[in-house]
Amino acid sequence: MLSKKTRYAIKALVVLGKNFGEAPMQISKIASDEHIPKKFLEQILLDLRNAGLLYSKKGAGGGYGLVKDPAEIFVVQVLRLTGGPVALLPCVSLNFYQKCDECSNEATCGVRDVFLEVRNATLKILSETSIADVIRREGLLIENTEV
Amino acid sequence: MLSKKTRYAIKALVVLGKNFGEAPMQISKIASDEHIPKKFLEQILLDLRNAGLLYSKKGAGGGYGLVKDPAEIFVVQVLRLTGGPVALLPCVSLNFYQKCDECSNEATCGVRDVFLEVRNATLKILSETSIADVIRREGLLIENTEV
DNA sequence: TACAAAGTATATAGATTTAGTAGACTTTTA
DNA sequence: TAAAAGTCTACTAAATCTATATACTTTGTA
Repeated sequence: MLSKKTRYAIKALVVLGKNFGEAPMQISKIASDEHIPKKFLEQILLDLRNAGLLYSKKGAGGGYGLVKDPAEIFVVQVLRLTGGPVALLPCVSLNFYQKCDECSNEATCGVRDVFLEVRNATLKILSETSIADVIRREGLLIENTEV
Repeated sequence: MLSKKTRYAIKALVVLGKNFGEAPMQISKIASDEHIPKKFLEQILLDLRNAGLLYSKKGAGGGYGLVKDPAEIFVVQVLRLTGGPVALLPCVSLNFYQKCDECSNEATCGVRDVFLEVRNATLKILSETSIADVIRREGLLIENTEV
């Protein structure tokens, strides 16, 4: 399961993606629109800023905005920045690798092999899906709902 | 990430799968072979037994064994029995569904749509892979390692 | 029939992680 | 110069996970 942190981060980036090119958006606006605790969101946005995804502007009229086009930010990046490994086992994680302490031989572990396949499938989707894609899908879903 | 409980459960089923058709196997044997804390494993095997996957025999010469052929036990079942949802978001989980409390409209949520795709990909693999497959893969990996 | 082997059942402790809150500080604009 | 808005660090409360403890029941066999 994704952590709330990761979920909030994705949601915030989607909102900011829709706002791309406009004036920066305030934390409180994002927080209330998306029902995210404001103080928690502050920390998350700060992390995303420190990672270079967002710019920020202090003072009256300040706020946050995307540094890059939403089409160039991929969901997998957000997972990784907010600490969520993509893999279901530490021993198949690219960015959060850890040896399974109960496993005697990683190279011949059938369980690992299965979850390697799962990781690859997940990774493919999440590294091909950008924030812009998420926004686009939302549009398609709304169309389908209206019909 | 899968919990240790889930990982231990899969490992134990693989061991019992290799032993299928033979005399029941003792908890302590499985625990020491697979480096799993014995007392913890006891609880896990009990759960799997209560779920109908394992039979048990008390007393001297007792132990645990698979009720069904390892080809008929699928990895996804183990995840679910040991409390690990397959989905990365509660709102796309089939067996552990929960509404995302921050989400205003599930039907048109783009984030949900992406993670629905991820869940489907994961589910496909895990529901097509049996304990027998895990054992088979292990064999293939060993061959490749030896060459 | 008594004893040892082995599983059953429930409770609880300890550690870790997650989620959220608090508060004091800095920068910017009007 | 006051209000708006982000920055930074620390802390706490709750949940979950991992593991251990203890007492009990069943079964085989000497």
